[in-house]
Amino acid sequence: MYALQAATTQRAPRPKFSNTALGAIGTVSLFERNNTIFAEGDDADRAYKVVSGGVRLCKMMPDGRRQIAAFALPGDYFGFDWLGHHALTAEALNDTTAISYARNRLERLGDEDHDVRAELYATLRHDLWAAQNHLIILGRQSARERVTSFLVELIERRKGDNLSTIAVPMTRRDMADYLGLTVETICRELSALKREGVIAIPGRHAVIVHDEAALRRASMADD
Amino acid sequence: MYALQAATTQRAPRPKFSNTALGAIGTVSLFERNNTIFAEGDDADRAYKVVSGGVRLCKMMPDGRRQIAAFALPGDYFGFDWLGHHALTAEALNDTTAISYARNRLERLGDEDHDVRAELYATLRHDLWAAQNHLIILGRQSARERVTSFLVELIERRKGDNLSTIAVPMTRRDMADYLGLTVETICRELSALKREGVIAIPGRHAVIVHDEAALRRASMADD
DNA sequence: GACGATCATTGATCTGGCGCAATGTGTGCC
DNA sequence: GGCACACATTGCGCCAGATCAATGATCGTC
Repeated sequence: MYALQAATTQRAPRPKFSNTALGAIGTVSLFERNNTIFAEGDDADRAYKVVSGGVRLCKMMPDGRRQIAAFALPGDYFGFDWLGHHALTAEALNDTTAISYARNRLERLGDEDHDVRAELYATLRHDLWAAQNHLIILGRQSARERVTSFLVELIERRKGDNLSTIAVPMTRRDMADYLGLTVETICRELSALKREGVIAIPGRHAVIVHDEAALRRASMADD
Repeated sequence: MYALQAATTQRAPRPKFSNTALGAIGTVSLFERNNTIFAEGDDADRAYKVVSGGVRLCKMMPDGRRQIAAFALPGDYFGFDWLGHHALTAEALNDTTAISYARNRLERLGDEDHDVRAELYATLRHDLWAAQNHLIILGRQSARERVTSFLVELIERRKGDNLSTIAVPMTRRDMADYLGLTVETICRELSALKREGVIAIPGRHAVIVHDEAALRRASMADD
């Protein structure tokens, strides 16, 4: 209790389904930019894995306010949080390819195959972990902290390459609705980070990180 | 898309473990008010079910800011989000009795017993559902909406009895840290609701609901 | 390759909720 | 049963971020 040493931030690994077991039952689907893949309340008969592109998972309020719960990027699974009906709406950020799995076949496979079961469980656990991290951002962080947290998240979700240029497949509005801010505040914070030399913004859908340490410091990611 | 009819709010039922299978492996534990049951980062060797009292599940930032992810009330399970280590800190709201289950025994049981497995899965799914609902509150709702949403949540989690008096086992600070507000704002909103005749406040740990319809209207719970 | 539309950026002003401070109110403990 | 302490409430000024408004950049498309 005395030594509040930096608790090793437990990072939940993104689950990887065994290709062997699941590969056979998936079918490829294509979605155009801004198309709805499924809506909140829809019968949850399919789940998906992003191959290319990206997906926003969100909830809408009757008056149009929107909260994005997560972004699914290549390699990520979504739509597995079934309970008969989807709890979130899924929309393509841009033209997106995904593999879709029929729910009944997934469930059957889960009953038979211990590995598949473990990975379904891991997917759910990862989503819960992500949502809990999101709660502290929305509930207790400043605009600066939110934006830098988000950029750090993009850095860490970036696959393989170690380039300082990170892809930003979503719009400013999407970022705002993910972080509980407005579009204007997102712009102002990004501009401020640019002015301070922490990042550069070569275009709408990319950010170059010049000072990752400063970014992480500003994000207070080290809880 | 035209008819934005009120999407039937999908309510995730709180899971009930089959008493037969789990009853045998649980042991009773007692925790005093404000005692830590487990801390974020602790080895997740046990999970719990609240019998009486209540528990807050929270994350802390190094500077002391706190976000409560959930409250576990009698009948609720917590500490099942394992991945080797607990992602949240669990503290007793007041003197609390809980049944605790050893992780290795739970896992073994889950492998053997289909019903137990389904219920472990349902617990995780319920927690994810709750976290996603929490996100829209923290990201997009006003103080008034947050406080009324919280009271509606307490109404709906209240077991059995249909009394208009609802128990509030947590402090104003706990409410604030759950809703992403300050203690003062909680007080002000509760006072305003009292002034408007929607509720009465007979004591620190109770609220009498005079106009539940108005409360629900103010909470925008009907997304 | 110019038009229209959407998205992004910046400035000016406004405000909901915060921070601070002072005062009430239980509530547990000796 | 009275004292001390933690919790709750209310007032007041302030500020981070929202809102409103105008301009600039980018992109698809005919």
